[in-house]
Amino acid sequence: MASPPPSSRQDHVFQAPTGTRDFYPAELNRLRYIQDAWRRTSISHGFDEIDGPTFEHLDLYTVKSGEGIVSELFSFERFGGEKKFALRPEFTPTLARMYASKAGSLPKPTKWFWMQNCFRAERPQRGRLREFCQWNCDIIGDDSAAADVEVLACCIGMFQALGLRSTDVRVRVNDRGVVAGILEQSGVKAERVGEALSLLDRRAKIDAPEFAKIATAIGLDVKRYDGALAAYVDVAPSYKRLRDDLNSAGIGDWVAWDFGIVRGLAYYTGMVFEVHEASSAERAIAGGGRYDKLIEMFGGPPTPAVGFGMGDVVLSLVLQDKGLMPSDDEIAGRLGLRPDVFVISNGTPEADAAVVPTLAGLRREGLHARRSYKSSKNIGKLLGDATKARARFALIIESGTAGQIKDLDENTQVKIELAHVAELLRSEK
RNA sequence: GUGGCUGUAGCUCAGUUGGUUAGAGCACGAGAUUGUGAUUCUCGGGGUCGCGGGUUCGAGUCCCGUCAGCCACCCCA
Repeated sequence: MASPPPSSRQDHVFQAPTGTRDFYPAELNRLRYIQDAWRRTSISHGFDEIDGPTFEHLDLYTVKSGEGIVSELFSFERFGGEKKFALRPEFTPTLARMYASKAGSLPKPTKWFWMQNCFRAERPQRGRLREFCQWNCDIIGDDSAAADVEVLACCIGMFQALGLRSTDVRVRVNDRGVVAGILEQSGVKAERVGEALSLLDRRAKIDAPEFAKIATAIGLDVKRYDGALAAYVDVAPSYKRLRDDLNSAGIGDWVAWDFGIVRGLAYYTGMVFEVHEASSAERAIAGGGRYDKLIEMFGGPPTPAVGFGMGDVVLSLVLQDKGLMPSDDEIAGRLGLRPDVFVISNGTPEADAAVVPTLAGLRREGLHARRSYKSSKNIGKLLGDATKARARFALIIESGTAGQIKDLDENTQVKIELAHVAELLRSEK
């Protein structure tokens, strides 16, 4: 049964749902600023943008993550329908599905990126919301270490584009295959390696006695494991190879090997990485790795893949922490949102009448033209409006045919025929 | 799912042991000052004090509940 409206009077205050955000112009521009860096970086690194549905069949998500995931999803069914759906909590299942269904005709490697919103039914807290924007970059069909490095290079290239330096964030890399090998040398049977990896992932969070207790139960000799790691770091071929490749890509000083990085997900098979603010000030900025079995899990041919995901929420916090989020004016400028011209009248009847046709003419020329909606004839106040609109020029109309064009950045002003304004402005763009 | 803190105008806040019609600054709008991004001045719109109960002659203020926000735990694809 549908419930009745709250009241016939308008006494109900509508609020945005928990964990969602309203983006007013300034906030949306800040998101666009980040998305702009994501998109530019992806494209310059050779990735093609893709997109899929905002919601999928529920079982697409339970295939990979199990039934336990359902409580973290926004799921629903159509009225009278039988199928269950869920808003996407991530993009990887959709990507795997999309790749699997056209695998035969796609090039190897296929390099795709994606940046849209995701939904997770979690309790919001710092750095985590119920709706957020995520950026994914994936290389599918290439099992080489070079592909791993290419993905890392794209991620790091984005940080550079936003003004972050190698001292601001730490990219910590590990290899699950290496760790699994050492675990087996340290007494863990092959079928319990997954459990052991999960334990290692939690190592920093639980206290030493509890860690030791679980380790013993799994058969892990912690002393041997730690010793083997220490010995391994200096000689590991995968480590050296990665180091060399990162150095030749010019990003060697961004990355550090860290055996503690395992990632909670079961499906990672090789290289894994996480990015944190250098002093661990926020939660993880990004994470990713190699997932060579996932495509076949979604019905495709056996296909190696490597990629990462990054959300806008933590990244924004880190940029703010570091003072790297530009001012609203600067962002508007970089996004190309500054009006080319702000049209005002000097208050005479002929000039007033010329405002609308002048605006229309400038817009027909493809220019970004704005006006004041104030009723004041005070030129100072109208110029104040032009400044607030961040306009590049102000056009003060003085008659039906002429006026003054003022460069608001340089504070210079010249007379001009209205017929020549568009030409001048185009030459200044 | 569990716990802590906080809710007064769009924003930042004031509001006396509970006592008239809830205030200020900023922002927004109108106007004055003979037409240049400033300053100053005048005026204005905007709140059922998050919401709902309770105590009281009387609640923004005290009590209970609830909702929301923030933060932490769980989890983190």
